[in-house]
Amino acid sequence: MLDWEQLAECHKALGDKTRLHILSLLKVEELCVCEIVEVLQITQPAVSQHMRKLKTAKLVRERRSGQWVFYSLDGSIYPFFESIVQTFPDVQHEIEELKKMGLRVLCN
Amino acid sequence: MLDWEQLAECHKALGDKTRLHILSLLKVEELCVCEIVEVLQITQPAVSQHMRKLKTAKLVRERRSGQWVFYSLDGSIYPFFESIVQTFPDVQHEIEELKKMGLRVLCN
DNA sequence: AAGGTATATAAGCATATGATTATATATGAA
DNA sequence: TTCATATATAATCATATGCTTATATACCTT
Repeated sequence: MLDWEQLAECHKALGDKTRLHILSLLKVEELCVCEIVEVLQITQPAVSQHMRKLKTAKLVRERRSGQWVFYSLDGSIYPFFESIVQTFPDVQHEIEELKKMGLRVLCN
Repeated sequence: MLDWEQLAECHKALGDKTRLHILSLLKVEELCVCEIVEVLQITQPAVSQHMRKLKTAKLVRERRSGQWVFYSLDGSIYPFFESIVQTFPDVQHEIEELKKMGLRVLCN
């Protein structure tokens, strides 16, 4: 079951604008670190550190593919996560932008 | 509508064990500051500061009654708040304890 | 094996957070 | 008004957070 420690950690992970932005992006689709860097315009280590927090909080899962690490939404242990995610702003257009600039990483 | 700033603030407020505990208590019933102090065994200013954060994040509302200020759950602007609250541990027994010790403030 | 790209970790720094003690403010009672 | 109780705010401090730059690790290609 969920204890306070876990619950607090989950919400701490959600308590940052940058991470909310990242989760909003992952709501659209799975992305790798370098793509997130491109959208957010912050440094790669900053993104990696955010991803670690999200992963520790079990809000995302990772999948390695070649040199890339792709992250996607998880949060399955939090019954409420789904409804929180639904309230995130739509950022589809930011990913479209990536595609237009030819910066999407397309591989499996 | 909810913007990232608000969303992050709400989750920041939820990202602390002590505040989760307070919200769990308020889920049972409306309480005043001194009652919360009694249950949590932290100083009164600490509780007051937590209440301010929760109020700023619009997760609780306050009601003054005489020298007491009673807080109760709100969160109505967050459609997901209800489902989060449902996952909080049950702390009814802690309030029962207060009553046994004659420390409930009973007034309207 | 050597070089290139993607990601992670380490170290450093400025700011935020959560607690405490001390003090101010607000309400009620004598 | 004076005193007691409840709450809020201020000042302080230790620790946490989020970012940066520098460096290490992992994987792919040649």
